[in-house]
Amino acid sequence: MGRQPCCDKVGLKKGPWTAEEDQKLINFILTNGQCCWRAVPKLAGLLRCGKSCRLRWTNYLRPDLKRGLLSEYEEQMVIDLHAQLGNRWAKIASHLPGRTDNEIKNHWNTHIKKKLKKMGIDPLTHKALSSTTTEPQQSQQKNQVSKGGLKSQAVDKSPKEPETSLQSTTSEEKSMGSPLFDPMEMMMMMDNVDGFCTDEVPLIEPHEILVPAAPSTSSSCDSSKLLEELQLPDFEWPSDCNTSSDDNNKKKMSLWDDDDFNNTWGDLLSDRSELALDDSLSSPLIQCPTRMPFDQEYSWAYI
DNA sequence: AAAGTGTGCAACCGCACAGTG
DNA sequence: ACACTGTGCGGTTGCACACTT
Repeated sequence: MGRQPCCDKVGLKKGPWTAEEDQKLINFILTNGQCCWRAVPKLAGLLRCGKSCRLRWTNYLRPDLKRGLLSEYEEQMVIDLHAQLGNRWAKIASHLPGRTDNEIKNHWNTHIKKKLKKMGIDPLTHKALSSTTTEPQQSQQKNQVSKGGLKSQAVDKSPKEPETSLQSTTSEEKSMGSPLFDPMEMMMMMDNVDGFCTDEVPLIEPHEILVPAAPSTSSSCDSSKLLEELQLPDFEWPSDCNTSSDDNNKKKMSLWDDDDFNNTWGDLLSDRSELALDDSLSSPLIQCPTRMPFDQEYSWAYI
C-alpha cells in the first residue's frame, strides 16, 4: 500500500530556509507551541510541508540545541553508543542533550568514520580493520540493516521499549564489546538531573520556551556553564571556544557571540510584539540562559 | 586570480511505526 | 481487521564554502 505524500507538494517551497521563514516558524511555535506539524505551515503562513517545518525546528531552530562541533567527550560517546546501537542516530542523539540525530549522523559520516579508519578501526564493526575482513560481521549485521530494515528486524520488533535514555539499552547491547566508559551509568546520572533526552522532549508550550535575559558575561560558547546547570558528571568542555584547534569550529562557535545572542533574543522579543503575542509569554521567557542556535547568516539580522 | 576538487552540513525522500476511527 | 493520518527515523543528495593546484 503506497503512502500518500505527507503533504500536497504542489506550490510548496523546497531548499534552504530563508530568514523570513525561520522567523515565521519560530514566532508560530513561540506563540502556539508545537502542535500538529501538518497544520503548522498553513497556520504559520509558510509554503513548506509540515515535515520540513518539523525538521527545521528540531534540527536547527530549537532553543535547546548546542551548536558547534562535538567535543571529544561527545564524540567518544557517539562512537561507543554506535558500537552498541548501530546507526540508530535518534537513539544516540537522545543520549547527547542538545544534539540532533542529523547532526550526529553528519558528524559520524564526515569526521568519526575517517578518524576511526585512520586509527585502523572499522567504523561499522568497531573492530580492528584487519580482523574485520575475515570475521563474520555480526555487529554490522546487527547495526547496519538496510533501509527500513532496522525497524522491521529484531531491534524494534520487540515491544516498544521505554525510550528513556539507556534504560532502553538491552542486556544484549550491554554485553557487546567493552565501552571505554559506561554510558549506562552516565545516562542514569543524566536522567536524574533536569536534563532531557530528545526521546523524552515534551511538546514545547510557549511558556516553556526560555529566553535568556542577558548573555553570560563569559563567552557564550562556554558550554561548561550549561553543563554545570545540567550537573553532568566530569564533562570537560573547552573553557573557551578559541581553544578549539579547528578554525571552522571557532567560526561556528563564534556565532554565539554575546552580542549576536543578545540581539537575537532581544530583537525577537521586540518583534513579537508586532504579532500581538500574549504579554504573558514574555516574562517567563526571561528566565534561563538557554541558548538559541542561530547562525551567522541568519542571526536574526532580518528582524 | 581562476579553476578544479574536496568537505561539511542542511534539507529532502521514502519507509515504518503508532494512533485513531 | 483495516484504512488512513501524523510523525519519526535513517539514508541520501545537493549546495556552499574551503582548500589546493
